[in-house]
Amino acid sequence: MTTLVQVAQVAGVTAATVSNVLRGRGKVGEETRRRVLAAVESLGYRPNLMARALVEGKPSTIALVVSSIANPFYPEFALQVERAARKLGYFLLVCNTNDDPAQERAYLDAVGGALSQGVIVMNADFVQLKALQELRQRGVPVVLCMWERPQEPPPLPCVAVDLYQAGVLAAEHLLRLGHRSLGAVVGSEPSGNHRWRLQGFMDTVERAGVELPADHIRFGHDTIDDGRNAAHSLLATTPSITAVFATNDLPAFGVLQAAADLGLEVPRDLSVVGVTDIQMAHQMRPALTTVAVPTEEAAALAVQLLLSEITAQPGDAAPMQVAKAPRLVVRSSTGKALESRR
Amino acid sequence: MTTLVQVAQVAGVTAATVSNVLRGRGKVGEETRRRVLAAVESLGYRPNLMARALVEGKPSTIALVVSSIANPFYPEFALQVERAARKLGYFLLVCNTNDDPAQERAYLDAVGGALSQGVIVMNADFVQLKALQELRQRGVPVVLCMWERPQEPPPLPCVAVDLYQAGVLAAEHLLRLGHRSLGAVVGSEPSGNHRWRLQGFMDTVERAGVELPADHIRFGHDTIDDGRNAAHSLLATTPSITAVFATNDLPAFGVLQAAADLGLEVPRDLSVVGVTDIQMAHQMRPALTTVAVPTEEAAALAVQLLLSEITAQPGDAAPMQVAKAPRLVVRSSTGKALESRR
DNA sequence: CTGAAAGCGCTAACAT
DNA sequence: ATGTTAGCGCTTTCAG
Repeated sequence: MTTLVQVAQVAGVTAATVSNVLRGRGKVGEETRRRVLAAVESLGYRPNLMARALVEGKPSTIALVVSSIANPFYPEFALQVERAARKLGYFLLVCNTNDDPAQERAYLDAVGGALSQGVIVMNADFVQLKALQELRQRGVPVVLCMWERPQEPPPLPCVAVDLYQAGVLAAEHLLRLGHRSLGAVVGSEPSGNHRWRLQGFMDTVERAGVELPADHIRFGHDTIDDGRNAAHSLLATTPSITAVFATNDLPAFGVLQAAADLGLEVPRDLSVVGVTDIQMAHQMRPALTTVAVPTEEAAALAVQLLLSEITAQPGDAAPMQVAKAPRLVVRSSTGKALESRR
Repeated sequence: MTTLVQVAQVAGVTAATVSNVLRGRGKVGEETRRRVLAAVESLGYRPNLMARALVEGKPSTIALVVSSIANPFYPEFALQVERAARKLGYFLLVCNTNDDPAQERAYLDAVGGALSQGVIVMNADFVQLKALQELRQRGVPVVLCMWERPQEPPPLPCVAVDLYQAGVLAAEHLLRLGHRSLGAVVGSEPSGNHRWRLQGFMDTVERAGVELPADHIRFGHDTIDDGRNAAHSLLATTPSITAVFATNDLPAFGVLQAAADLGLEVPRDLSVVGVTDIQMAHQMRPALTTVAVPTEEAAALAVQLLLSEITAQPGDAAPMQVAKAPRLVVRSSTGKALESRR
């Protein structure tokens, strides 16, 4: 491995000078600069970013902690974060916790222990706010991303998207289409992070004077499989349902599958609406009607907020950035309600 | 940020001793160890991995370079690599090049410049073998993963999967079902990395005495959209086709969509087979028949090979690990050929 | 058993 | 315009 000193020797100068020409700092003679550059080139020198980070006290990476990279939303989000980070000269360390608290701790210790300059943690059903607060108190810049309820901020810097509103939009859409027998498939525990989406849906439905019995609501994980199972069970017990709100796109796909399994035609026999608008949403057949979340904006805000946290004082209050509201994207999985199917 | 020295002061010992108790090296008195641990705990000390990397000459990260994290195969693969890496005490740096050569170079310079201990590069249509060889000559451990043709190894350490064989399996399956009017949708340029998959398919078909005219083969990118477009064009010019081989799952999904768009029922009117078996393959309706690639094994081999490269001499020959052969997974997108549709 | 000292590769004053 | 010096946080001989 080539070092600064070796380059300096070849160029017949000192390490400081090489550093100067490479960083564009200080004054360096034209002739010297040429010699240095030539030496760099011939030796194939590349600066050791670790060493640089050490002396500067600032590594050139930021970390993104996600619960499961297998969930297609995260790669899409990671891509945006990576873009935003790169634009600012950072590399992205992707840490996958697999929903395992121990693994999450290990990663936080490592990245908090100076592997990266700060960490963006994706909000998920199980995120350990306490551990994150501790980390922040220890001086590690932390940003929680995708907090779902701007009105009730967490005790951490965060970027929020109003997903209560997503539930509202989904409900309004379904009601507008004439649906009165509704079901909901929730991609988290009842007290989990999708609760506000559900609440928005329920409040809106109720305000319209439409009943939504408790057994029309099924809870599970944010996966296709859980969505499909929930839908099977839901449609078995209550076949009269004409429209289903899934709190996320993945469970929505599951509902679509269940419909296919049961020989129901979407949207004629059953309307389905999801939340997020991941890539696959418009690639499914039928294409999924969903409430789109401003992923790109949220990613950019998260990086931006993290950078401002880096210069902030540990004692400062936890700031919150709110991304723009989600918006309904109507595709082919929703349609006018006929009379109820039975 | 808490440092070793601060811990040492609190514990009334010297940094070396703290290091010793933390790493389990050297002999430390029971009493001292207790005091040190207490100090670590109370200060919330976490070792600075950068500093450690610097002195040890070995960072605790390895890098994975992918061309597009938006392609769902990569996250799935990344997940496996991350698991394998973590098991060996490494963190995973995910580098997304977006198919941009400049960005690829920037990443390779950075990770080669000691941000990580080595790099796994995913084979893609455009990978710059030359740049990678240079990097390797400079002493950076590099392994290329998912080389498609074990019989013609690249000039780099690599893990290979015989994807010529994938084409063979797909062809055999379709022929066995009685299909004689075939089409192919290729997810790369004619000279690109999917060429061997196609070759395997073509050779097998030809051996069976079945014609596959050149205009039954369409080339494009490895995306759903390109697959759909290709299929539309293919089925428009040659509606008699009863089965399509897509060289990857993503284009296969595109073919499925095109079929839906055209009102064709799969598999009654059209059979479709893909390659890879990504998650979505079994979650589509109809579920996709595909040739499964041993992703997990390949990921494990890649990490393993990288680690052995780390201790290898720069002059050593480029080793190759061959993962087990792909295997056919029959689902609902393929069926018996009726007579041709027209 | 524990401390002192050197040094990883680099940058940032401060000298010259 | 270039060199000298010190030190980032840690590990590792080598003494005591």
